[in-house]
This record gives sequence, C-alpha cells and structure tokens, in this order.
Amino acid sequence: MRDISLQLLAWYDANAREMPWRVPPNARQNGTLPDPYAVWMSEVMLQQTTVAAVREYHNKFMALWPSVHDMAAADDADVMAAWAGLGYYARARNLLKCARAVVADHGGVFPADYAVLLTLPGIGPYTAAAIASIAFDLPETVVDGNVERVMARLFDIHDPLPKSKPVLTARAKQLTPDTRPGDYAQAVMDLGATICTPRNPSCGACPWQQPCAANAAGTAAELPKKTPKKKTPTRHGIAYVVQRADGALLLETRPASGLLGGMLGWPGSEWGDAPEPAPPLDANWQTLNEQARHTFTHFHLRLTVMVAKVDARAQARRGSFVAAPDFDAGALPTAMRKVFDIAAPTLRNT
DNA sequence: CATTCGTGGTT
DNA sequence: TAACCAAGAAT
Repeated sequence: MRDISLQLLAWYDANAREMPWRVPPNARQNGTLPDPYAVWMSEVMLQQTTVAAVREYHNKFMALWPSVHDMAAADDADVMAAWAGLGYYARARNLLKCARAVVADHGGVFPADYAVLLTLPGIGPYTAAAIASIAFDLPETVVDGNVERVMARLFDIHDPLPKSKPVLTARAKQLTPDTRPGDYAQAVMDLGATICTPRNPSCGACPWQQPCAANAAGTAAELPKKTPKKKTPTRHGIAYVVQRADGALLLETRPASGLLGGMLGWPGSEWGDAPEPAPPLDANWQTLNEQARHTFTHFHLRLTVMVAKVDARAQARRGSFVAAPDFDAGALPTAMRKVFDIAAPTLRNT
C-alpha cells in the first residue's frame, strides 16, 4: 500500500509547484524546513482560497509583519485593511488572536504538535495537520478538498460528501508515509490541484493512474459526489455615501462578529427583502441608478447607493468621518468597494 | 450536524 | 447568467 505513496513523492520531486512560502523538495531533502510562521500564514490564507489569490497577500503580509512577534504587536485595523479583498474576514481576526496566543502562551514559537496547534484560534484539523507536516515534518495527514477528491477517486467511493468525510480521512491516513510526510502532504494537494482536478481530470498524466479504482471503473469525473445545496436567495439593502465639504467620507467599522465583521463599510440599512431606510444623517439624498451587486457564499446582495454632500459642521448619528487623504478604497471589503466605485463619479461631479 | 462566512475565476 | 469551485473554521 505504501509504495504508491512513494510513487507520488517521486512525481512531486519532478512536478512540485513553486510557491513563495514553500521549500522545494530537493532543499527539504537536504534538511531545510520552511519558517513555521510563513507556513501558518499561507495555510490560513489558503483556507477556501486559491493559490493565485493568496500569493500577493502572503508577500504583503510577510513584508509588513515578518515575524509572529510583529503580527502579535500589529494594529488590528491595519491587519483588517491589509486583508481587505481576500474574504472570510474571521481569518484575519483569528490571525491576530493566534499570533498573540503564540507569543503569550508559547514563547513566540509555533508548537510542533498537532493537538496543541489545534487549540489555537483559526487553526482547525486541516491547518493543524498542514503546519505539523509541512513546517515540522511530523507524520500528520492533511485532508482538504483536494485530498477528499483524490481519495474518493483512488478508492472509487460513491458516498456523498460531507457524510463520507470520515471514510476519506481514514483512507488518507493509511497512505501517509513515515518518511517525508511534509512533502507527501504537499504532493497530494498538488496532485489534486493540477491532475486530479474537479472537472476533466488528466488521468493519463496521473502517477496514480494504475492503482486508481475510479480510473478503472471510468467514474473519476463524477467523483466525489456531494449532497446538493439549496440555491442562494437575494437580499436587498441601502448604502449611504456621505461626503463632507472638506472631502471627508462617513464610514463605520462593522461589528466584530458576523458578515464582514471588523471591516470598514458604509453606513446602511439592514439587508433583507424590503429594507427600511436608515440614513446616518439628514441631508438631501440622491439615489443613484446603478445598484451594487455582490454575491456572498449564501446570498446575493443588491445595494441601492444613496449619495449626499454635507457641510463641514455636519454631525452623523453613527459612523465617523475619514479625512480624504486617509481614505483608501483598497481597505474596504469588495461589496463596499463596489458601492464606492458607483458613487465616486457623482462625488467628483458635485 | 447544519449554517455562517468572501471572493474571483471557470464553465 | 447561474452554478460551481478553492490548501476550512467556528458556532
């Protein structure tokens, strides 16, 4: 059984993808391991996020906060602003919590232990196994979407996810070798990302073509099965963009938990079927023709954009004015940035 | 155990 | 255009 793991490692030696946070297989076999901080940063960013999207964010974060001590001492608003656009903002909040826990409780050193890693904020079963194996070369088994798909095909398992996850996890553990577990973890995920893809898998180029049960049965492309999900509803809301005579814009920091938690945004109504107007101040509001459309994981959002210009003495019922030189649309989550993009021409022309 | 939580690319 | 998908975690 284990010899097929070695086959995969041989494939990885020749086909490993290059990533800024990764130590290539030849260097790893010479005894070089990656910086656990960089690995942790990458794995948190990679949760439900593509490698392509993570690259520049990882570079930026490593430049701004090169060590876990820097991250622990970082200003929360700076980290949230730097994370803007990457999504799943609870990850950024947990990034700070985790860094501070590592410094406060673990002497500023990431623990080389799966069970201890699992106790840290934002580190679940996948990420704990990824850090343990990739950063410390411990024989832990990563089970992400790639591994689930590869195992479902390798063993021709037709039970739908997520119910089948325990079986897929057990299979993945059976295959994890004692030698080079870190490279092996990265190898299975690379295989899933480049060969054993969700659609149109390149079975002809797969190092596991021979042992693959789904390839033999001709079922690879239809695996893994998944329980169908319900369709996403549409919610509506109103976003208010206020500009003061000196150019300052009215923004508010959203509540620390929930959707876009801790992020900067425009004051607005609740989001639902028929939102009640909730202007942050009394003004001569102008409703723009174009709505901001944005899709979250579980609903579509259509925001009506309302714009007002107010004088320098204006007082808002909520939010706070941000001076024009301090405003950075890049610090907004995408839904809010779309609102700004729609409002910007009107702001300039009035 | 089901739901909540982003975003951009692909089909 | 709508659905699907990506190195999941927290509740």
